[in-house]
Amino acid sequence: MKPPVIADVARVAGVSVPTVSRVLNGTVPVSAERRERVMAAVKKLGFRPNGAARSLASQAGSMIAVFAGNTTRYGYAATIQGIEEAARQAGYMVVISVVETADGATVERAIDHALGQPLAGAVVLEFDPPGVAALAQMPSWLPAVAAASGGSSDEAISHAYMDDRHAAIQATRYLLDLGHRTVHHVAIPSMGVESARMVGWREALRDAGIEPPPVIHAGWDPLAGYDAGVRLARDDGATAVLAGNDELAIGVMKGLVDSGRSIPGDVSVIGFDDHPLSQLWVPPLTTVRQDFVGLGHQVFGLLVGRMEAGEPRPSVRMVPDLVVRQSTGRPASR
Amino acid sequence: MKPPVIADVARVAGVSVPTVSRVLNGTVPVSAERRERVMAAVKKLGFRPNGAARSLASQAGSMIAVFAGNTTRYGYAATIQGIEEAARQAGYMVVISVVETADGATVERAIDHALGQPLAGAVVLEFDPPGVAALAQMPSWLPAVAAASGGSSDEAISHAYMDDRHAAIQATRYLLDLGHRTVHHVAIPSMGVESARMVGWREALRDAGIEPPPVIHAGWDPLAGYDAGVRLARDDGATAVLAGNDELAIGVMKGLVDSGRSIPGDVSVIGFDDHPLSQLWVPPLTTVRQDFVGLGHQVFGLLVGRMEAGEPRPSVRMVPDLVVRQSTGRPASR
DNA sequence: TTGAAAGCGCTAACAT
DNA sequence: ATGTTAGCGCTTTCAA
Repeated sequence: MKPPVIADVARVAGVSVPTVSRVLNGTVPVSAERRERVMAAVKKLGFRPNGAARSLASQAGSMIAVFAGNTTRYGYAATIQGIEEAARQAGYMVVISVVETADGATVERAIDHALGQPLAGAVVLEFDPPGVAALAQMPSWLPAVAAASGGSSDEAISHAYMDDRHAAIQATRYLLDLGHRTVHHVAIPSMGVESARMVGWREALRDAGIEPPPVIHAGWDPLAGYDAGVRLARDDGATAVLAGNDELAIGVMKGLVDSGRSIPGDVSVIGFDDHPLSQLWVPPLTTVRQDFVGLGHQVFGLLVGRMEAGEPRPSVRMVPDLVVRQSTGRPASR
Repeated sequence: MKPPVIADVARVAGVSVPTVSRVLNGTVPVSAERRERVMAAVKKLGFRPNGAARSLASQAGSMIAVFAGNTTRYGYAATIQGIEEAARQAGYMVVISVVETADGATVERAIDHALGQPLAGAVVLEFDPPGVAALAQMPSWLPAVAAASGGSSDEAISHAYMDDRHAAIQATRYLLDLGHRTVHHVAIPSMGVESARMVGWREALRDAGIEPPPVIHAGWDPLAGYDAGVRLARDDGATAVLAGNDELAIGVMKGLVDSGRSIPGDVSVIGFDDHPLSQLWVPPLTTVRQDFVGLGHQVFGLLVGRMEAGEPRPSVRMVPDLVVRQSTGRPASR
């Protein structure tokens, strides 16, 4: 059986179609008596307005598209959760648009597809190259904002961002202050340019008059961190490591431990994100906590502003903080 | 500036509106020459069809709603990823509908909201009480399927499911065969009835003539697992634990270790899911691997069948397998 | 093969 | 406060 339409409700309630619409939307006053009748008819028929028709007639979208390179990794998933929560509360639905690579055709296909829906706006997760590419190709007529880590590639679009550069500086300095001679960096895949985490790490080292050791590039997979840990274990001078994220840090620690190094006895490790499992690790991981859910809320707020005002809002900066646990300590004196 | 509409394309190409539609949809043959003109106009104007209008006119949805109690936990996120991949390939967009509680009003709000969109179908993640409730309230006219763990509450709807009961039996037997006198169970929140994981665990124990010890109920949070681990450490007879999932297992192990027990020396622990970090734990966690992404693919396949045929398809059973790593061993002889 | 005409279900502008 | 009249942008008859 087919879902009832507004005309059915009007007939059952004995009123005109627009009256039903008015009751449903509450924009224009309707007499209490008719409102009752309409409500009763709606309930009786189990009527739900057709979103497509509504969007078409009102020229207003009811959905927010989220463009993301990934949906399952911790930072991504948590940010999307934040966006979804805020959107739901504001009455929008979230459609997920995964952009697998930064390849032009892939990005265009994803955008094309999403724009086919009645969108009110879009938020792009500018955490990786696909995100950057998607942002670059967003049509100008669609209200869009970005959630970023460490700054945005497109200053014309307002964004909420984690100040990862700042956080990396803090973390690196913390390690240096503990007495470590230098700090190694195991990097997450870069966004085309260098990640803010890497930039901050290098800056802190240079400020301290230390020439940064070569970066160890890893993928997103924790196992890549493991390999990095094994490599690091061969270098006696490596007593401190700043990993690009917690998954990598956990892999690094495991690689180090399997190679006979102890943590934090021989090597100190700091991660990024404060993954839910980080505190349960042995030893509990010192990390830079990032409030991704909050980032999601913030970026949605930006989008609402953009949709209503039409004007780009100033960007929002979020400051991650260092959570000191037991994976860091003074270097062994030799 | 506003996006161009189909009439603009028709004007530029010098053809009628329906002709443009025909070229775009490729349903009816159009002369090569006109097709060229239309394509050129589309490209020139950067035209993209309006999905709302399309859905309204064709009476066909272009989106798949995914109802889930959660989006960030491993099993959920991975299943959603699988659904999204399959849906994208088939030309559908995925809208996420988070159902926070099983409370009637919450579920109804979520469904109402989602049904406002031009949906082609829905898949509900029947992993928890909100999922069960959502499934129960789905309107019959919407093609719907379910992804479940251990069986479905609604046999009228086709579902893809992980045979968790079977897997729990395997895991429990494995522990028993190792020589453990009994196996304790730290449970994830139940779906109203008991989880299949719990049922299987109990069944295996009874089959072996062992009266199941009291279940330790934990939440979803790994920290709840920690508390369970601490409690278990006080019981000298507890030498083997089957945890409801890997996050809980990791918490349990940490609680056990912090209470002075060694793993697998004093206590063996098995988890569920094969979380990406499980293999990196110290010791690497023995667990029941679940192919959630595959589950997502399967359940989407079911939905396609349901949308096309209208007939419910037979359900799909997926068999998780036990991955033996180093968190399990023979009990210490005393 | 193509165009003209008629909706899809709803909201908005215009009357009353 | 309410009904009548027009569309929103597209697909789908129906003729030609």
